[in-house]
Amino acid sequence: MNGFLGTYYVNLDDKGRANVPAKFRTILEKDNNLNMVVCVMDDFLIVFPQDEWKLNEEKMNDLSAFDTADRNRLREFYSRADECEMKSGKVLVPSRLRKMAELNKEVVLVGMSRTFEIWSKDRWEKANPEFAEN
Amino acid sequence: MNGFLGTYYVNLDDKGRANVPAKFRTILEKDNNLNMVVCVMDDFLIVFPQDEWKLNEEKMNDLSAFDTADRNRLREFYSRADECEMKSGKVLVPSRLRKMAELNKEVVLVGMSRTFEIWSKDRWEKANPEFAEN
DNA sequence: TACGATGTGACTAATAGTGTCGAAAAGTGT
DNA sequence: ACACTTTTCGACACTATTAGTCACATCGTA
Repeated sequence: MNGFLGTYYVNLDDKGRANVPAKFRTILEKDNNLNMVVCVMDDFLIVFPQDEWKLNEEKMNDLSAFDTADRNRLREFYSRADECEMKSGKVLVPSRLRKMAELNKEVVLVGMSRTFEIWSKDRWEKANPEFAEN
Repeated sequence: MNGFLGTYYVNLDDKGRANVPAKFRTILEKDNNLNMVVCVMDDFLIVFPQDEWKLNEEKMNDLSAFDTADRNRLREFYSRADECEMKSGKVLVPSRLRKMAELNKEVVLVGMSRTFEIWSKDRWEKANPEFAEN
């Protein structure tokens, strides 16, 4: 298994849920890794499957919760994150993150091996014109 | 379980209570950890669930009660703290702390993994413009 | 005791999130 | 090209959560 690969155009449903492409779903289900952490990054969202998120979190352990600078870095990390879960083959993108990444109906899922990203179609095609389906 | 994550805009009710978001509530209820210690830190409040507070308190034991500098740090910490409890899904923010952190009606709860913070909306958005909802 | 200020519980309407299903679209094998 | 399977899409009804309000309880003080 090669992790998350490829680019998928999907539509959010009326409640902001994205249908997870079958290949992504298989990867998540394989390890019973249905929980994810979604995090705003620049212009798009990064989705960490639970296990992968834990790895990142461990790297933060050196930071002190009582040092202002460290605390700011921790906050930057945690405040932009939120949990979500794949249910009935779909993930609900938390509404605040949806707004921050300016996701409307049309979004793009981009595989990044151990994580995947969620872009608004507009931003994706602006950044990657070669994908634009005329 | 990933601890407190994400950013929630909530309004204090007429008596200064904040509705605890369902995800935070679940974490607190899981360990029957409905008691908390709230502490003024810089510009905002930090909420320690009881268990987490105990851990921090142990760390403070290293400081000497007979060293003036240590004593000052301890005093700074304890004097700005107060207890509170989640009741009917809400926490009453102690009024003295509310004033110190300049909380009005609109506040922001920010997950920090093992603790969470309470900010006034104004200060939060001043410090983190990217969160400003247009 | 009576009063004001503060804290608590209960309720309701509005909003947000969830499960299910069938039709449409995409992909597969012959 | 055709029939068949899998996947995606969108809609709808249903459940959970949230915001806000009101009535009542408690506490300290005069």
